[in-house]
Amino acid sequence: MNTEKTNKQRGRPLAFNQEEALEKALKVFWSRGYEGASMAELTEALGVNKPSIYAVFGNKEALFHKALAKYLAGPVAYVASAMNEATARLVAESFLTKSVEFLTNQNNPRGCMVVQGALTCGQGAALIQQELAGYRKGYEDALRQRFDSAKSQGDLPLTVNSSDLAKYLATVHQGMSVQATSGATREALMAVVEMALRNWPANS
Amino acid sequence: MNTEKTNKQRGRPLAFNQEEALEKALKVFWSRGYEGASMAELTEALGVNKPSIYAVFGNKEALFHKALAKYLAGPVAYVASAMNEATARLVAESFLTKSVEFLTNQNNPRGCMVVQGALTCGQGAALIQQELAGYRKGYEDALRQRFDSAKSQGDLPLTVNSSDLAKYLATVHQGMSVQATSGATREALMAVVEMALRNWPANS
DNA sequence: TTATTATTGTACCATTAGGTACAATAATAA
DNA sequence: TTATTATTGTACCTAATGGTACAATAATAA
Repeated sequence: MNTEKTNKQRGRPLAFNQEEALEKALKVFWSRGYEGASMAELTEALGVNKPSIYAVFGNKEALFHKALAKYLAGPVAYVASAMNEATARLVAESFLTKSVEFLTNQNNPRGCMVVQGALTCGQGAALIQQELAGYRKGYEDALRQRFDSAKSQGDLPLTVNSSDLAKYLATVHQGMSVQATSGATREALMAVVEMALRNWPANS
Repeated sequence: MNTEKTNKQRGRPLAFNQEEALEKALKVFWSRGYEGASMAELTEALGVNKPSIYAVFGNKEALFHKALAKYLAGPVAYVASAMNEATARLVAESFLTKSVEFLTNQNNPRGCMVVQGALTCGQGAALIQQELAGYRKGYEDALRQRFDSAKSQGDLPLTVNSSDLAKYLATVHQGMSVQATSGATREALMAVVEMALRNWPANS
């Protein structure tokens, strides 16, 4: 395998673009889940034969991890950027609103890969299942921390439980992912967000 | 195959209890999903060899459907009973509260089988995926209808959009299922329910 | 040129998947 | 008893799974 990025390499050159191939693999894993995506379907989607995939990416699990990394660094960056909003309320609003836009983006598979990549699975995928659950916990924790600092900044009532609020928003996000996967429209989910945020804790 | 329920049958008697076997199969499908559950694991769990399973239940898909029917008729009956509460607000409260009790019941696999049975899957399970999505839509529709009649009874402001409210509650339910699957506690989810219902539309 | 390096496509491998043939067995009916 | 019926356990089947051996090929270095 060649990991250099220069275009003057020693042997026969790669006949495909790694990043494009990874993008295609991502969409297969995203829509089918880790176990639902077969190597046959992946090779078909990538337009690359199996030995080349294995030479470049390792194996199915490594391919999944590289696709997942691309997912987390790319489409899902909105989660991190939402944390930078000025107030806790704006953080929540940005998080949920951008979630809806993302979850119902027609150019992507429906739903969130971190939710549906391996919600249930056979024994063999237990580690991937745990890993994805860890990422879910990750953004919930990020929300909690953001709300903690919002409280110390007087931006959120001290009576509010940051963990509960973060879990509530993560729950709505994950529920909307399930909804999007089964075909809910952007408009319908925007109405859900509106309802979910209607009860924002008053600052008095 | 013998479908009679009398205990004076012609041939060799069944060596296992069908309902108990179905209960065990249900728990495997519930925790692993349709595709994640292998016939090997199912036979192991049931303590029954494959030819007997096939003779009595048909095939894997038929076994899943019979287990699903048992799930819908049994553990999940709380959904239907919630619709009978006196007011729309009580319906929502009962639906979400009983959901939490159910989703975190230590005697059951975590989460809701209708959510996680086949959220994503290979091509071969597409019909089961659609079927489960249909059941999700089913209880959302039931909530919507209940809210429609609540509006006509003056129990809910006419300005409320029943579809949006029903979808909001279904979304929270499905999100809590994901949370429960990844280990959220009953207490944490009860706090989520409390937040989710805090913004109930005022009747003025 | 020639040697070296690395990727390609074909054809294959072992394992597991869901599913079944069949003789043995255990019950009832005649 | 004997025949009939239906389930059992063993041992197997075919197809699909993830993964690979290997010769052919296409590039660079000497």
